[in-house]
Amino acid sequence: MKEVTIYDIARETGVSAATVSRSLKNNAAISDKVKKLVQEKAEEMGYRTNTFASRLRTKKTNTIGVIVPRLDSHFISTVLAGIEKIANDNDYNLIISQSFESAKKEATNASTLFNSRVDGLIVSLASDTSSMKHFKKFIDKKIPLLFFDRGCQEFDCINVVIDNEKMGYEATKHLLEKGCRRIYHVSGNPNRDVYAKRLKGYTRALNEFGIPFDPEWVFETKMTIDDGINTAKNFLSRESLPDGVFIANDACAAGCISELKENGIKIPEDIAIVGFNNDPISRVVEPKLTTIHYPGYEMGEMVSKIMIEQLKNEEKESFTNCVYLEAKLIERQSTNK
Amino acid sequence: MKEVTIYDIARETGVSAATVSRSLKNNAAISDKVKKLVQEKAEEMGYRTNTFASRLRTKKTNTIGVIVPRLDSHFISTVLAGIEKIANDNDYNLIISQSFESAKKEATNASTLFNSRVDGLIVSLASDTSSMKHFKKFIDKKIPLLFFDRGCQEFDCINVVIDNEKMGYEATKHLLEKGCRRIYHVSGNPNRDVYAKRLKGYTRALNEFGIPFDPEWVFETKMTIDDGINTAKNFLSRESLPDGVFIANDACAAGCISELKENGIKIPEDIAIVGFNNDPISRVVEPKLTTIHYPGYEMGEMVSKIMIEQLKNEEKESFTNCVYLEAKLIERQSTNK
DNA sequence: ATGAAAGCGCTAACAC
DNA sequence: GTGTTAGCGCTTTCAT
Repeated sequence: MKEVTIYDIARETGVSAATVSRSLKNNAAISDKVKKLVQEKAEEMGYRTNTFASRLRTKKTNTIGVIVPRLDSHFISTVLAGIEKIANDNDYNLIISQSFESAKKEATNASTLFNSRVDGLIVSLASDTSSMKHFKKFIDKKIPLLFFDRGCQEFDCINVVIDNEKMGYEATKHLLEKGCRRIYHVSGNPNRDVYAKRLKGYTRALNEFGIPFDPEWVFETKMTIDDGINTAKNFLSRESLPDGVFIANDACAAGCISELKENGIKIPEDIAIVGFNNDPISRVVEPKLTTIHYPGYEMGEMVSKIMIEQLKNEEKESFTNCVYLEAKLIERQSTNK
Repeated sequence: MKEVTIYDIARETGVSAATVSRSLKNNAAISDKVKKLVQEKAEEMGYRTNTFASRLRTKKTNTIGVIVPRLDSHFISTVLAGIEKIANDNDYNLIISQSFESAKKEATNASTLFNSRVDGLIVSLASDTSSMKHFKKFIDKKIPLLFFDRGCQEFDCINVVIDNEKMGYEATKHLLEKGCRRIYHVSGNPNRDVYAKRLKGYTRALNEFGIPFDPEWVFETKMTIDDGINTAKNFLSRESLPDGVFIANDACAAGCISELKENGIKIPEDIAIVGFNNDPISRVVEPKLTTIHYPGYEMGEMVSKIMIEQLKNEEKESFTNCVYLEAKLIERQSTNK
């Protein structure tokens, strides 16, 4: 099982190893004749580049590390699809790892990726991450660090996000315009600015309509389908029900709707609901869910593009800190009253 | 931005590079005193292994390649979550790429991964892959090749799957037992044995109940939500409707249910429906979807475990060709009549 | 228990 | 346009 090396090709073709190397890289200095000869021979002999030798030499790994909270989320996998597409088109490999929403696992993953010498790192933060010190070494070594969705303002690095404050505001305003006045908000860990900002937008919209913020109306959950079900139960256990709910993700909203309906609540007549993400689930719940379209695939492509751009620029350019992608409200039956 | 090497540590500690290397690998031959000294110095100097030098030397990449049809599918991302978990626990990296359901892209990805010298390759086939020749080189080089879900019988390699024929049979039999007699089947490309086998199970169940197979009752689609909607429209355009439908994935089933309901069809009274996968979507459609629980995460873990086992065994053991995981029918309202 | 030395396969500076 | 040469940083055999 001996591997073919450039020396083997050199021997067979009668040129030097350097010429073989250049030919395989399509170096302009080599004559077409030799190039063709070498390339054909390489093909014939079943040669494949030893990327380790090459990387040892050039000190470029052509690898981008990715840390996401979890892989089994529609949103995340859509973003990853976009990242992978662009990375692949540019001959970059991805090493993908999941933090399982744990800051500790995130730190371990960051170390592992640091030690694998990824050329760059793309992160969406775990829900309970508070200290960013596990990313410090990337900054120190000037390894491009990029956040998407759940970002980080601590370092001078790019965040690719949507305007969560604005979308939280729009979601809530939409409910207000539909006549809702007692609007609950179901969200995730407020450590994550995505949730903090959606909450801020929610509060701003309420204030604009003269409704004071009531912390009793805000529910912090882990945003799963089951959390949606449990939150609905929580609603039902209270003295009075809301007439509208803004839920910061569609899966959770779907669970909530399902449980409310089982208890005889009519959606949207009794309670109107707005979700977030435009997950496929939002199109099949009954009634179909009004939601915020989150451009996941485009976000992935954008993240990947910016990363590769940074990787190509030897000198680190100064980028604006936040890149905003356009999100928009999609009105469906769950608020049609 | 110079990297610290073992030579730097050797210089600082006054031992040789070889001793440093051994110490960092916890080699038993080195005295605890020296080991401790070296390890502390390494930490202090911010040393990190140069995996490329190491891999160049040892010819092990500690990397497993993965090719999946797409990343943005609940099922796939669940399996990947399982694969990543086990791989990570065993210090293996993953290079994940998507074929976008195209045999051509799959072949390109396979080549890329081959050239990156992955230690092993895990694949779930694209829907239109027919020739397996792009995997031949892995076989030739005795690089462990493993398929999951959408497998391949062409080579002597392991497939981690569920018993699709059986589950297709059970799904259909469930409908028959509920009194359905005119049962349609919506499926994917029959080139993929998952779909071929579900169809086979469907046919067997029908036969058992004395119902002849009618090709008019079988619909080949790409299995998306929109395909579900279109297939429902197709049903409605025909002279008579089915009284039961077995749909080979939940997203497609959800789309189908949604469209049927919009046209006044009652589920399950008029048409009972069984899906496949136990996707979260199956719990929030109305009525909740009877489906086949597909153990995605466990499948991922199993795939990863077997791969790592093969990687550890120097001599290739003979494995049974197919590893079956237990799937089971989950009865919900969509067949409750 | 530790060190010396060779070499994994490639690239790039330099020479011609 | 092509060859020579010197490493990249690590592991490992052999020697002591």
